[in-house]
Amino acid sequence: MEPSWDDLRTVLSLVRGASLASAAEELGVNYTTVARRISRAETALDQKLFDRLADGYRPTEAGKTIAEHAARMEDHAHGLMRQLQGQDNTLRGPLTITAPQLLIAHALAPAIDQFCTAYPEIALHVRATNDLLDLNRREADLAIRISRDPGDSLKGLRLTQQHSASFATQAWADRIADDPDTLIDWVVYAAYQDVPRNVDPTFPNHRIRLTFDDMVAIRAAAQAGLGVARMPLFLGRATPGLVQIPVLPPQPYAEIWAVGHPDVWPAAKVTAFRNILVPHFRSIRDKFVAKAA
Amino acid sequence: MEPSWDDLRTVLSLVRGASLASAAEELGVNYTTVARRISRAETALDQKLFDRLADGYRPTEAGKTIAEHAARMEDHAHGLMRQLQGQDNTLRGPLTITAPQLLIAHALAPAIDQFCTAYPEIALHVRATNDLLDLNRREADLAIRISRDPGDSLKGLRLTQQHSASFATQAWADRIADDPDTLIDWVVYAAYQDVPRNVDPTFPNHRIRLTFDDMVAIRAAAQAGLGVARMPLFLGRATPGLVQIPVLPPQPYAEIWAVGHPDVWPAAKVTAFRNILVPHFRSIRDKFVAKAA
DNA sequence: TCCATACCATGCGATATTGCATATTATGAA
DNA sequence: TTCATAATATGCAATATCGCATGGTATGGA
Repeated sequence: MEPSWDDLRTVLSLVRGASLASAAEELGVNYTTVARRISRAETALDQKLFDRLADGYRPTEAGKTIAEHAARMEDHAHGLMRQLQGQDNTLRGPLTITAPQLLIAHALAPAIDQFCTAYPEIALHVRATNDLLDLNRREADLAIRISRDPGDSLKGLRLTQQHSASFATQAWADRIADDPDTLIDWVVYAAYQDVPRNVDPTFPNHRIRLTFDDMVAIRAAAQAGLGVARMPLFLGRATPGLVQIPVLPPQPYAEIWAVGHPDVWPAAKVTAFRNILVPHFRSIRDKFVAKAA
Repeated sequence: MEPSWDDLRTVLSLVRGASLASAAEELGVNYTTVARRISRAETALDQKLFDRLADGYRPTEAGKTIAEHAARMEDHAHGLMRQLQGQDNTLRGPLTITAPQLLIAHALAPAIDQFCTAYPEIALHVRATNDLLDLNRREADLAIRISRDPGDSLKGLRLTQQHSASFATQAWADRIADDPDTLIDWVVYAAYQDVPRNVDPTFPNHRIRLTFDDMVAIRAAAQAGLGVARMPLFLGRATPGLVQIPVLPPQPYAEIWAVGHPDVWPAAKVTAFRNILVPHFRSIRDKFVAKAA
């Protein structure tokens, strides 16, 4: 007897998740179902695929072998779904996009609104996250990303350039204006761990006061007066309580791209979304870049 | 909604078989089940996968796309099953071998008997056919073939060389002995369509009387006295009513090989079978080759 | 024309699968 | 020790799936 393909897939999920509950969640079934499918596969193959331990299921060699091949099968299943979607020329049904929360809040919302109105039959799902979702696995159909280039083997469309600058409360702005030599507290990304390069030499004294791994937190800290933060123009300008200060002159920041998998790119729904995105970003370009001097 | 992997597999079978009944047979289910799985997949994808015609189901572009990817998934499923089998070091359960009918009847039967006795827990299945079964698709685990080399990307083990010669009834033998110039009727393979090369020039007159596409038929024709046939020594010698005649001197014929897929080759059951096959063929080598002059 | 054949569609009862509720066990922190 | 947590197992009822039987339709040959 050979196990069914769905049972092979279940083995894959269980090897990945290492527990019935985790695999069940991934598959969208009850965890008892996972347990029974595994038993069924073991019976069909007449060999043990997992050791039942107190802290979960640990795959045997045979279980690992199945998982490896099932992962390839899954690749093809994903490729299939992408290709079907790319061929889909209807303007109804589900469409998933992803973008960073802050970009949605300050730049994307009107475009999303316009899209929903224009295509009421499309069920738009927006995943607001800074995580780079896996477009191969169809975690999203189109991603709006802040990065230097589309990367990978993905298709990309540049929506706009943007600049960053320094922002702080009015109190900080006044203090720095009064005394350029004052010690300037910075609130920065943990990833950088240093004061931005290219600060205006007029302001010689800096220190890192706080680091965060999230821009929302940095902005909140700046709003609370904890220091100066470098952020994209669109964000600083739109944040109440923050004003742009001359410590860091406006300078190029990572661009904003729409990226998608080449298979999915030509789909009617994806194209329709891009066709709203492009003029929208053209119309709000001034939010992102400093005026030419 | 995404279709289940088993439903994708069902689409593949239906694209291949072009009718519910054919797909159902391939999958080992009732044909109504196939129809319902297709409907389910179409609902899940919200698009038609087949046109229902009077003479069967014809796939749409989407249906074909699914079939292409599902075929890749199937390749991996086969690869998986082969690999699992290759890792299997038990001596119980199913084992499928294939060999030409005539070879089984005249040379292999004792080895098969010996194997079944030695490994009673192995459920041996013998597919007696001249068709080259697809070892990639696990139509057999080990094949015994008459050919020049294992071919493809398969593993091979040469079991014996063999010779062919000319055989006919005693009446023909007498007639040719009396008059070497007599017109000799040949019964030959359709594929060759000509008298064998290397006939002894002592016998100058030949004609093709009959062609067949099957050795069993050729042998029967020769037994019935319809003419002279070239066949492997082991076959001619074992056929009642036929005697070897000097028209065609013994000469090299295609060798006998055990061939298998490299993945499956190391499996305990397959190895066990080979380990019986090799000494068996060594012990019956005289059936296959002419005595050294 | 008529019949045999090879398809597909659908209703119904049998069966297999699934989810829920509950029981059980090991682990680690208070 | 005791309790909370996170795992796996299992009985039972709901549900989905399946196979069978029946009916319908087009095709091709007698």
